[in-house]
Amino acid sequence: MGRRRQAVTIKHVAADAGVSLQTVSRVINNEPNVRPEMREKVQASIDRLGYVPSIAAQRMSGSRSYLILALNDRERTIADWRARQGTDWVDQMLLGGMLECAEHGYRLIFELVDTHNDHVERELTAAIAALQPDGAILTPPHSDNPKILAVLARHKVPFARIGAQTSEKGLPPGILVSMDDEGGARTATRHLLDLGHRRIGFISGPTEYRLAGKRVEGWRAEMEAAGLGVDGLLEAGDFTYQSGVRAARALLTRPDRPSAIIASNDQMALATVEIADELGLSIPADLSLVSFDNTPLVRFTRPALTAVDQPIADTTARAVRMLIASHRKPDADMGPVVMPMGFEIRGSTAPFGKGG
Amino acid sequence: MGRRRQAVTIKHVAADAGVSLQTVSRVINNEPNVRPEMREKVQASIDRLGYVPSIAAQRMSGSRSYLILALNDRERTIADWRARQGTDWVDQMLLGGMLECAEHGYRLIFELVDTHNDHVERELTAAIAALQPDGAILTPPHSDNPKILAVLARHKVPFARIGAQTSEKGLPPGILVSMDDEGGARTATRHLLDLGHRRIGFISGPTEYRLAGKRVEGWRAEMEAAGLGVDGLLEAGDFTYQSGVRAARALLTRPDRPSAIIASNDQMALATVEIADELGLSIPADLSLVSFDNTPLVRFTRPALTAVDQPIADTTARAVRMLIASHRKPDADMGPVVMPMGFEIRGSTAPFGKGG
DNA sequence: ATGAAAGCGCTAACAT
DNA sequence: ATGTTAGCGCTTTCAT
Repeated sequence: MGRRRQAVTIKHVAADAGVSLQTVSRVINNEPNVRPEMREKVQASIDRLGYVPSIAAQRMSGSRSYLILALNDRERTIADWRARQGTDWVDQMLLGGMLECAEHGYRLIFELVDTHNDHVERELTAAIAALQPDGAILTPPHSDNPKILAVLARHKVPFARIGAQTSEKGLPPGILVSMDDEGGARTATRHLLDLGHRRIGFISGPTEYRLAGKRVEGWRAEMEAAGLGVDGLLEAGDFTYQSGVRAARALLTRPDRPSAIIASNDQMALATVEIADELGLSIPADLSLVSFDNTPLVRFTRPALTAVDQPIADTTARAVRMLIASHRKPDADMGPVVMPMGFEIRGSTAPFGKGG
Repeated sequence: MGRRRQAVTIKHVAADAGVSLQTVSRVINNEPNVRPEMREKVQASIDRLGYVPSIAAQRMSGSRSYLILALNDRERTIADWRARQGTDWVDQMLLGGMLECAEHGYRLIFELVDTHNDHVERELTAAIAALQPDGAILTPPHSDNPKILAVLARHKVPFARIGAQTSEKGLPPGILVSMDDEGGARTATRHLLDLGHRRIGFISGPTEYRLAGKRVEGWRAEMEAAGLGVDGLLEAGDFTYQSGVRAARALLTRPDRPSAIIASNDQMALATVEIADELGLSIPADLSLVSFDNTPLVRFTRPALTAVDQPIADTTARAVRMLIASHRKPDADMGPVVMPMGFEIRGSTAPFGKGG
């Protein structure tokens, strides 16, 4: 091997430009107190020598590491990867997060952490000690995990919480970025109401995920606004296909079965497709169906599913941007940001009564 | 913010254990010349204080960075992400690569690099200077890009090339890890021969990807071994859906059309499904179809497609392992490794003559 | 087998 | 506006 040294260091640049290390450093970091002509001269040397600062050295000297940690749930992520069904969440996070990081000279480091595990703290502390990240992005369900928040706070790592619920007392709230789950559910419900549906069933997600509750609220609010009750129209799922099967069967075997169903995620929507098929109900003639998330899956059913679209990439990019900005101005207003959901109308929704 | 310092450093451990920094360092790095009892005492302090070395400091002092770069094609990767059809390649790389890295205390850093671009060298040099990675994993088509190989060689970054073709003269060959494209094609062909098919068409990939050629070779070899000709059975595609449409139409509108087709990737296989449908050919009754890659897509067609399965996760994990091992023993034999392909039989293949 | 000293590349703090 | 000094946490010499 032979120990690899930095090919071009700040010293080379300083010598080449005939200035001190400090001046070069100031130019690199866009700091004030450098005359424009100096700045240009130094920049010319940097360009000519192809100098790029070592982030290890930058970090060592007490500055930034230019590393941002993206924390995801280990168990679920690995399960998704192994299932090989197209892991939309991760892909979209990388798309939004990596590209935004790159634009600011940062890198996103994808890190898996166990939620339901005693050594979350140990794992996370190790990652922080090893990498010294400038920030962390938390995804559900980590966003609301007090242990994780506490570790980050203790190590003074700024964090952004995607889809987080509330501020934990005694802990800094972090940067809050959410997707508009309630709004998404409202849009879906209104779409179905506009199509003439009156009995609109809803399959909810697990209470562990706060966004699941928000989706229920949106649906309920819109139903009530339309003067409709929701009795017998809500079934609890837990985001798994199996739970969707159970919930869909419960809804669709009722004597007063709904003419439309909103499922809180794609897996449960696919389960609903299966049960509808099993019961001889045709989609969308006998049953309109709206899904949540809009992962790749829903485009490959026949008909393709109308779905609420989660703007994961945009949300992650926004979180990255705010994290980096907060580093510059720690006191800037980091009030909660809510990203609007999209809505893709496909073939699984149709006017009420046109078929069944 | 306030400059964040390492919470627990090697100094704390040394003080706690009552030894010198050096001894602690030796324990951390599993080096010789430490008495077992010393080692234990130090390890106890490490555990108690929860000490984890800073990779920035380790890197600064001329040791490893514990970072491995995974280089992927920017354009294609971003296009896949945006298309939102389930980016299997990236997911599987992360699954195999990240987990393997984690096991050895390394991290995988996912990096996008333009292939068709003048500043590949600049981009890559910058990444190397910034991160000082201990190794890099190249995926097609980067694996055969001489510019990239040259930059890595120049900076003495060891690299593993997935699915690479040949050693470039004057450049170190790197660690070669391939998937058995020829074997996969042979398996697929044999499967169809066993089902009684005699005219088996093949849609190839672009010559830029060397694996495309390998797949053609496997098919051709197996056909010839069965005493069958391949005239009029080979059509060139380029891995895009559109090229698959063209190729499939060319094959299926011949008077002596094949009773089975092998497509070199999933997109082209889906295109073949569409054309078969358009021509009123039922799958698998009138046409058997085998796909390559086994991305999520092929499970959502009706019928689901029989497919050759690329072991991307295993291959990446293997590359990581060899890269790390080579660091320990630079002279170890890094002969080419070929990972076997899988084969998933689904509903798109059936015995010849049972329907059409 | 252990320890002490020097230095990696960079920036914060302090001159000038 | 610029330069000098000290030190970040660790590993590599080089002693002992």
